[in-house]
Amino acid sequence: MTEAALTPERILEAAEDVLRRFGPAKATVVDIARELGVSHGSVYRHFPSKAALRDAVTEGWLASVSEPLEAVAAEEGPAPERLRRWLDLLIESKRSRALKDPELFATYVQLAGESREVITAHVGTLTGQLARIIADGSERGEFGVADPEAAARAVFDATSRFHNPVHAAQWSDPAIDADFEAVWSLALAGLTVPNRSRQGSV
Amino acid sequence: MTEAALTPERILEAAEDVLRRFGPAKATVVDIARELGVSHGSVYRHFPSKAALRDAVTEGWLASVSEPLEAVAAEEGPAPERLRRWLDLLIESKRSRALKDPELFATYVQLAGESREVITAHVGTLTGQLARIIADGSERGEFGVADPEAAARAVFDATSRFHNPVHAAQWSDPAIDADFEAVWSLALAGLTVPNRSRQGSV
DNA sequence: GGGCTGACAGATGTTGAAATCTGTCAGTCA
DNA sequence: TGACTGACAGATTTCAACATCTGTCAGCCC
Repeated sequence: MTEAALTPERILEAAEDVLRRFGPAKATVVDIARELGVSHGSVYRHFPSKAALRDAVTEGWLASVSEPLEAVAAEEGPAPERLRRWLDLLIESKRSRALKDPELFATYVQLAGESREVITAHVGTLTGQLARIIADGSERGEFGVADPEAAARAVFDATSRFHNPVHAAQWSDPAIDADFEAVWSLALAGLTVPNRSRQGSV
Repeated sequence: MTEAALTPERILEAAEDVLRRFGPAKATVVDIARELGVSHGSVYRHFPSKAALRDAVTEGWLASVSEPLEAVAAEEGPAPERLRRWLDLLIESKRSRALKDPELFATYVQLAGESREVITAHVGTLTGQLARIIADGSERGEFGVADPEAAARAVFDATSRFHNPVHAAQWSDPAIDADFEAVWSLALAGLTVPNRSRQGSV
């Protein structure tokens, strides 16, 4: 059917396609193989299991979230503004995906939910970016934070209602923006507090 | 079978019992009626629908969460300590229920998930308690918060990873306590910041 | 010879007929 | 007379036979 060599990349593309069309419950390895015009046994030469293939798809999706954020984390300029832009982009990115194609979003959320390790790595990437912004802000004297890693985790957790897909059903609540502003105010004030050693202390 | 009069209270007790034994998926109105030794039609004289009965059970469960917290909210003494005790009690209350009897916890979480209005009221109760603690702290000069309602909602949202049941699967993560301390530090610092008008501003 | 096939075993999912459930109400009986 | 029953219609759930899927591997071509 197709003459190009069978590669992990082509399999991944086909897998995304089949997942998009059939959803995570119905998408089978046989479907993916059919899409590629090969037997399903061939898929298993490139991925050891269906779970590994799904993990790879999930990683690709999460990378499409974290890569644009990396650009914001790497920017120059005042840390508070960068932090706000980073959070806005994260939240807007999740929200627009959830609204634009709820089924596809649900598909990816389900996939991610089944690959806890992949999520852990993704959260690590995101909090790493946050930590860099916050550490930068501390060096610039804009934030008064002793432990940027802990503060990054705190900001990430504190804002989870607005970016964690388990809360997606509430993102259409009309109060959601006001609620975010309240959390943002609280977090910004908490980071900004001048010359006092906190953060990371028990 | 039983000679006492059939009251909403007795039906509620029986419903809790049946839910505990069979779970939300298997518990039927017929089971509840059998437990009471009456026909299932009789149950419908006291509750208009199965959903209403489930809502009533859910309300009882949520009240058993919010009532002990009310006591803490009403205490005298420094607001930061009271706030911390309130959060500790909320989190410990949820966590111990989830650990002690995960099936029953899952039952109630599912019931609650199906009565969004009941949840909204419960969250309103809780943020109301928080707002009183925070307003009190502001009057005492311990907090510098212009809008206690917004700050209460912010604290509630910021800590949701530690008390919202949708995150229950992560409560056994060994880092969860450290993560809470980080959020607590951030929030406390955000509330404590002296003489500056924030909170509620965009 | 090495990427690929296709048949296979055991696990998982589908399907539709039968059973059960929800909510109603005319009628019972205390 | 009014709390309660029990039979009923339509909706939902169960269950077991059947179909499909995952993962493997001996063997086939290119």
